[in-house]
Amino acid sequence: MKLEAGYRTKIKLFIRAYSRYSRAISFFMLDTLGNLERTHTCGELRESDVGKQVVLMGWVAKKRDFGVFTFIDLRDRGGLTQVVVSEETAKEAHVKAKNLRGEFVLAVRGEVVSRADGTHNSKLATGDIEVKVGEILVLNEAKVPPFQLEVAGTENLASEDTRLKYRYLDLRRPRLQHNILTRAKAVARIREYMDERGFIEIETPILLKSTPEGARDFIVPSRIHTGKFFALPQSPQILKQITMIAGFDKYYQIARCFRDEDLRADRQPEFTQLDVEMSFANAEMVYRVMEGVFGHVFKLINVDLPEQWPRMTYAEAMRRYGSDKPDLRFEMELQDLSGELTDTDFSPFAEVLGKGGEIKAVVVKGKADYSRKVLDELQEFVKRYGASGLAWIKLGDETTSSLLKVLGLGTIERLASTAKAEKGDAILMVAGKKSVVAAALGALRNEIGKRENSIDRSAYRTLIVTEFPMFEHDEDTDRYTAAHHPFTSPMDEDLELFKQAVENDAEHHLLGQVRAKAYDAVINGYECAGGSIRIHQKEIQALNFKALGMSIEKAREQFGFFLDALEYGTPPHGGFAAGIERTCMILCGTENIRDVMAFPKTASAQDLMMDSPGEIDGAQLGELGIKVND
RNA sequence: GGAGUCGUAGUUCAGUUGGUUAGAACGCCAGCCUGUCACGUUGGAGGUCGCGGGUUCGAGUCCCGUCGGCUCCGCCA
Repeated sequence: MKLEAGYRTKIKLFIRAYSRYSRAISFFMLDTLGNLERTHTCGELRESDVGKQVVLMGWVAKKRDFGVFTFIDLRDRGGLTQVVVSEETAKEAHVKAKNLRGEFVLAVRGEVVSRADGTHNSKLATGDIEVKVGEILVLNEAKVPPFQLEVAGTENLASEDTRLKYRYLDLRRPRLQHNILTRAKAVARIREYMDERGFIEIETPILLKSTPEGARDFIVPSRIHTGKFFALPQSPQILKQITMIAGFDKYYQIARCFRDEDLRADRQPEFTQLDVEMSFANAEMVYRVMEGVFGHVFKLINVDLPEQWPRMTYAEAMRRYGSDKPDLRFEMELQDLSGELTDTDFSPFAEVLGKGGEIKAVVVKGKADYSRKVLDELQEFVKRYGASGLAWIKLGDETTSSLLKVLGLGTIERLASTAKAEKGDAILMVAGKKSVVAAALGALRNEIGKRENSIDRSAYRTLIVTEFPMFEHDEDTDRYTAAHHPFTSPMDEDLELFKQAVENDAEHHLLGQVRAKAYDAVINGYECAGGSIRIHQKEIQALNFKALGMSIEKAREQFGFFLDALEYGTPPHGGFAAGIERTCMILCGTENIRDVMAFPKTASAQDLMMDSPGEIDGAQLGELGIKVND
């Protein structure tokens, strides 16, 4: 037994050594490119090119060996072309072809020939022709890839961590090539549009100063100023406003932004924004630029967005859809049942209404046959958003409901009618605090839209959401924080209310009612852009800092330079920032931000290819005066 | 910080109530093959069942912990 095992090991070692040897041999057999130039990409040859002598270069996508001749699917970013190598007509090339493997890099020289009847491939853009090869140059070989690039469909793709580790291989897949290309084109169109309309591209620093509000900063230590730190921009907000004070009038930038927060399917720690600011602009003027630039970009995928997008106030969006970024590709609006239940003696509902909460519902068309299992799943779903439960009514052959015993059939039927439900429908109800009801039902609406396939995948529904609240109430600290950012202007109509709330402590809670000149651009349920008209007068800015509980001294410490700048003739101004990745996700029809970034990070904010973040040298730390705790 | 889910061959997955030597497909290696394009065909190699502990006569399977991927909540002015 032992002897045999030892023998096997020896054989294995021999084979390993031999294969290394033969690899070394084959290295010396590689061809050189020399002065050879390619004449076409692998995606462009057609019937009309038949007879041409061509040179293609690319990667071996697939090899099909038939003994006396061999087919190779050659791939580059242009597409795929079938090349044929015959032993009879190209002896040397044929020997080389037999030894090829996936992802070897080739140059092939040959003649474009029409395919014989019955051998055309309609799945391939180049499927009417093939290249009859006279010469093959093996420009480089490739190890066997750790996963298969060419698989039918996307179901059998290797797991994402494997693909992220070998991102350069994953990026060779036509799908990702297409996405990255689309992104490049989208950015090019953005520059084209902004440039034509007189916007000036201005770069702002990446090394900034940390500010306490907002997202967590990424921090960069300063070597020259030991113990001091730069922060990477969460967005170039203040700097773009300063370009307005500096008189540039119309600014834009394709700006990289950094936020040290947890990731999501549509959120990465670094991402790119189209950042825009305009002087002497009102909100409508900003909307027109948003509509225009998105319209221009969506022509890339042959979609005509409306010239003027529908407008909806934040309050209306929350009331009707439970979301400030409603997906308008399907209906299913929230129905308010609070009115029907004001006099209910069912204590959970009475209690909710007594505390100023509400009871709302969504109607799921034709789903009176929802099973107990599905309803349980949906209940678990809404609980994630803080809902205490999910009540249901099913208008089947008979009307059933989780509330039948406590409310009685009469009330149930009245609720169904108020909710505008019809026979065959299911009604799903959530009771609770307004914010919880909106969050739970808003999310449930999207979930059911997906589940029931009621989203029109070919539709692109746009919306501008206006009149966002100026402040958000933080329940833990009982403080008001800026809903957008601390330079956002209140609405003119709410200015008096704002002053009153700031100046009288007793009326501080009125801050919750102040609306801002803040807005979002929404496409298909994604917040693609957001912005505001800014405060340009120092008195209002001072009021705002006070509202946020920030002393003048503190504000000066944080934003002194900006407050100074505001005092030197600041024009009224406003703007927006659009998420490049989210926009490209919609353009590319993907729900994952990693599909539109060349080198994304994992959900735990790591780069699996370069294995970042990494540790640094003790000496490097010493130079920066930094000590890392264990 | 919390929840869900997944982790078995290079890859995608199957693996029954805990029970003999852990399977399939693709890929890989070696042949054969004159029209394939998911080529076909013959043969072959390939496994730390993520990792660590525990229960048990016996663990891929059960329990605890841990690491990693993905998704969600919190977070993201």
